[in-house]
Amino acid sequence: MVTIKDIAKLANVSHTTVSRALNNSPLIKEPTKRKILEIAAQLNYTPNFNAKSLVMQKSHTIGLFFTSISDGTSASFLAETIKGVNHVIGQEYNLYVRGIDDYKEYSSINNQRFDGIILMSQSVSDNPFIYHVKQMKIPLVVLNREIEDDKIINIISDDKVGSRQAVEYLLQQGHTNIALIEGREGFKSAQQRKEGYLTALIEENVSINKAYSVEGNYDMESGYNKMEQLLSLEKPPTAVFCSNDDMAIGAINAIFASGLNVPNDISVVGFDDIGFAQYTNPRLTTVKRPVEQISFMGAEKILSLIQTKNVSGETILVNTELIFRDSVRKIK
Amino acid sequence: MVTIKDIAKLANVSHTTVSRALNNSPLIKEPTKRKILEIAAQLNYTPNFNAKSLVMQKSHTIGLFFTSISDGTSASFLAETIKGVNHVIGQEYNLYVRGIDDYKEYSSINNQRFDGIILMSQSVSDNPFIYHVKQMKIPLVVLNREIEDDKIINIISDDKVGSRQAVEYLLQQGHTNIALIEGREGFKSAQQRKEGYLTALIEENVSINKAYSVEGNYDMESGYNKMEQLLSLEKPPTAVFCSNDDMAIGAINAIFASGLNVPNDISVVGFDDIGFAQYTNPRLTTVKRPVEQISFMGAEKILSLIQTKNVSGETILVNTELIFRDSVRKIK
DNA sequence: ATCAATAATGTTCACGTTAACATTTCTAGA
DNA sequence: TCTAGAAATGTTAACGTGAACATTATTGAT
Repeated sequence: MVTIKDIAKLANVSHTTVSRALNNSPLIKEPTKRKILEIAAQLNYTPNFNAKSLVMQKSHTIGLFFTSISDGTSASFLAETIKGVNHVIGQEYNLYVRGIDDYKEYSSINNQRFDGIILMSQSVSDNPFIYHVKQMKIPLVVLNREIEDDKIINIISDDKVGSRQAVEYLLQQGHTNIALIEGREGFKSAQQRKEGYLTALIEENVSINKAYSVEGNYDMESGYNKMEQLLSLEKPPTAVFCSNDDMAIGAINAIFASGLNVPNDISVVGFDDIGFAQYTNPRLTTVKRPVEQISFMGAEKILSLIQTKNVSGETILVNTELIFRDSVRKIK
Repeated sequence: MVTIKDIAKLANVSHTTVSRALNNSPLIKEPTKRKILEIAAQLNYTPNFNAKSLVMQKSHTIGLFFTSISDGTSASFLAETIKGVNHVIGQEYNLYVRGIDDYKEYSSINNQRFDGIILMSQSVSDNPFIYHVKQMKIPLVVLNREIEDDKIINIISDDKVGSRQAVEYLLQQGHTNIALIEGREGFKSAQQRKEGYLTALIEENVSINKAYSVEGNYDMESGYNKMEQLLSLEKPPTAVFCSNDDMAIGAINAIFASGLNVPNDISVVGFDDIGFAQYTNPRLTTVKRPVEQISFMGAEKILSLIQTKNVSGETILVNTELIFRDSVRKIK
């Protein structure tokens, strides 16, 4: 492997001069700089990031963490997030992707290894991780879940408002028997979406039927099973608000399997607006959550947090948007 | 940050002794070792991986590369792959995820930065990358696309056989006017699946209609558009084999949008068996490709390749499997 | 031409770790 | 008790880079 010392010898200068030239220091004369750059290119020199990191106390690594990679994180969610982050961080930084549940203890998560951490947080169970990262003084951005800590940069979509709008829309279409398939237990998003659902019902003075709230876990199968459960009720709902699109898809399947039709017999609304939502049958009415935008902003924030340490904590709300498609029918 | 020298001072030994103790060297007496380990735990010591990497000429990093993260790689494919790899590599290694198309030149991809590279290869356009990695002598495993180089470990599913079986099945069901929606141009998988399609037709002496082969690009939208094109033909096909599930879903939508039915009017078969395939309407008959298994095996291979350098190149074929669901109808 | 100021480059050290080699301490056999 | 040899630990250097400080070269005003 060629080092700056090799270049130094060939250029007849000291290795420090080479270092400065490569880092485009104004201290080095133009001709010298050119010569060094040329030799470096010729030798196919690439800097040793470990040495660089060691001396500069940086790791050139950004960690992207999820609550879990394999459990409760849908494929599209994972993919969108990675895309969003990747789009922002250049070659200067490497991206490290992991689930928190891969770790038994966090000692290996320190500021030697991570210049900054982006946490796509889904559950309160992430709090010990957040605490650790804070204690380690690693720049941190938390996405997707509201954190009660005004020193942390927090980028979230307002899921409560989003789901409230969705349920209000169902009410406007004449539905009053509206069920809710909840998200994974313990996930903040699940709780928020439920709150939005309840708020909408309360504001419109619609009585709340406890049997209409069932607990899913964000995957398609649970959507299917919980919908079956709702259908077996003495008085099944005429509309179902699902806490994410995956479960909505499962629910639609269950409805069709029981011989009923969407939206003629039962209306369905999802949450997320994943890519498939416009290709379901019928096309799924859902609340669009801008995951890629959130990740994008998170990545930008973490970079500025790393570069200039004086970015203060803030909570950024990104709007959701109700997308009208074909899975809801007006009744009465 | 606490270093081994801090521990050394407290333990009243040299830093080398600490280093050895932490690495569980047999040279150190048990009591000494215990004392050092205890102090280390107390101080919450974590090794500096940069220093370690620098002196040991290792990076503790495995690169997971895709042809492109954002283009032609479906969400589920990306997610499954990451899950598969993550499942194998422990905390010893960092996982970096990137698209090759993020790089303009490959100088930063060298054996200082990567102990090994897993390439989920989708296109011949990856070849310069493969060449570079080989030249850099970085241990390499190529997944998903066949490489004509018997020194490289290559794990692939036999897409040709898989798609041939799918088309044979359509033939058995009485279809003869079978269309093909091809995958992204330049992608080896697209080519292989087309070959399987053609082989099945040729073997059964079914004449090949050129208008029945249309070129998609693996996303749902292209499936929709290309299906529309097929439907506008004078004599539309009675069955469509789609080179992946995403396009099959698009195609199904286009068929319904035109007022026709799946499978009553037109049968559809996909490829991949993504999670959604059993929740489409009708449930999608498709060829299951074990992406997670391939990634899993790839990760295991790269680890043994890193640890013991004497693993020889080989090509591992993983079987596909035709999954029978409801999107195909027997005719005549 | 001289000198001071400044520009350009060089020397040496530091980062935290492992490894080669050096030294000290212990053990066992006489 | 002495001593050879092994066991345990210490000293020093090295990895490749950047930074503080030191030195030399250049410039410009007199």
